[in-house]
Amino acid sequence: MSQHSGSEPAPVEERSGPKTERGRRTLRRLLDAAGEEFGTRGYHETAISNITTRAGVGLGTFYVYFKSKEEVFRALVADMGALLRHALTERTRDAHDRLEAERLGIQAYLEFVRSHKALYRVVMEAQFVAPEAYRDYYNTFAAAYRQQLAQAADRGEINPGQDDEGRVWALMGASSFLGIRYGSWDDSVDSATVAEAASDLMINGLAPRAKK
Amino acid sequence: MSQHSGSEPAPVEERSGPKTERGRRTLRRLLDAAGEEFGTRGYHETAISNITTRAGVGLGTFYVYFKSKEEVFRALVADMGALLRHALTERTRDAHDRLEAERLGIQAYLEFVRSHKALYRVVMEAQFVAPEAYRDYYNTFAAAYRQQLAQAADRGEINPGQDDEGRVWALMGASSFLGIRYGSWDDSVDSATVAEAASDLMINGLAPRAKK
DNA sequence: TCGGAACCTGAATGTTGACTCATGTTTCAA
DNA sequence: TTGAAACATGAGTCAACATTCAGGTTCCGA
Repeated sequence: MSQHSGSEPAPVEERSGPKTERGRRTLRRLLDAAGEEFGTRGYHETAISNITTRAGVGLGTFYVYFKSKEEVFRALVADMGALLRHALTERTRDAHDRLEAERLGIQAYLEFVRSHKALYRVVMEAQFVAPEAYRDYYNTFAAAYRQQLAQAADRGEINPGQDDEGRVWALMGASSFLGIRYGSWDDSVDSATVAEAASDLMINGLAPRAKK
Repeated sequence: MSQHSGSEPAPVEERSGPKTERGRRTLRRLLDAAGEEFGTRGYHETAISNITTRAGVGLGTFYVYFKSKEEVFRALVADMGALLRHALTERTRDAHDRLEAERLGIQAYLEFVRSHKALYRVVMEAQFVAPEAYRDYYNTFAAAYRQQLAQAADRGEINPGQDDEGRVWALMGASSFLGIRYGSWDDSVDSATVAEAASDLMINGLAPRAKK
């Protein structure tokens, strides 16, 4: 887990955002509040009024900034993707090779989930609320990850494998579930320890060690 | 991916099921219809009337068999868990060792998802609709899986590892995501091929092969 | 042939909550 | 100073269900 992508395509952003400072502040408040509410109560349990109340603005204000409930949700998913990719790139930047990057990536991912519990839940719920956003999220991720693997294979840091797409999805799945288990459900276990054990599996596999 | 569990605890089943044949048939129809509707439209998009219409019964009939919308949903999740565990046990029964069982398990899992698309979606949505049911589902799964790994390690078929809980979640995650990618989204790729590539990763890891 | 258990039904009820809109208030350039 | 663009507001509208209920219908043992 860890890669980088180029510039975001900026998907039909708000028809030219807020014009004034006040507007930008309100927008940010709404986004933050929405992330928090969606993340803790879930999409369907969250009422627009929950969001506006938390943001400290009137109900109607919401519709000044968003066309619909789903629109904020999608915006949050996209935000989250960019944020996560950025965090992972940072944290794996100074790995000496891909194997080390994998370990660092898993750890960084776990810590990211722990420190963004709410937003992370939003991404997962996107699978049902905004499937296209969800697919974009993972496809973008997968594409970058695939490239990392290909380059690492060229450098001889990992074995070439038969199917990078498959490997990438398996790896993303592993991290994702570790994120659920050790990030969302139980964050009492040391992240470095989990990452160490998990990356050992990812790197060396289940097979018995050759006798030395 | 693959394991077995003992007897299901039968969670507070319908207060003594239907008494007559007619009743049992209606119940089954409702369950099937609910699985299909929840699986294709999703929990929130599904109205009870969708279910009863598909089942070919009156709206009120639903409440003869279930206390609420959520109750059917939970019943479906539990059903699915038992069904999947059973399928995996069957399909990995004649593996010669755990490594082979892993490959067979991944393949069986993929095929299971492909042939139960709707129900599979229900399980995933349970994460948000009925979190306890979802946790039960995976914890039950993980417990059995962990045991398989421990036994295999004793037999020397896999390396002992540092943390079986972590390994199990990583493995479940890998299969789960492969299920999404190659089961739900795109089932044109041969399942044996995917399983082959994925199990190679799970078994041998990313590290470069030792020179021969 | 009868009575009651089991099962079936769909109109009516009540709630919830997304979204609209008519009416302010604030900001700022001219 | 002023007017219009930008921003803010919350009461009211409206459609969508989940669930209830009062009253059938079917089945079966005695």
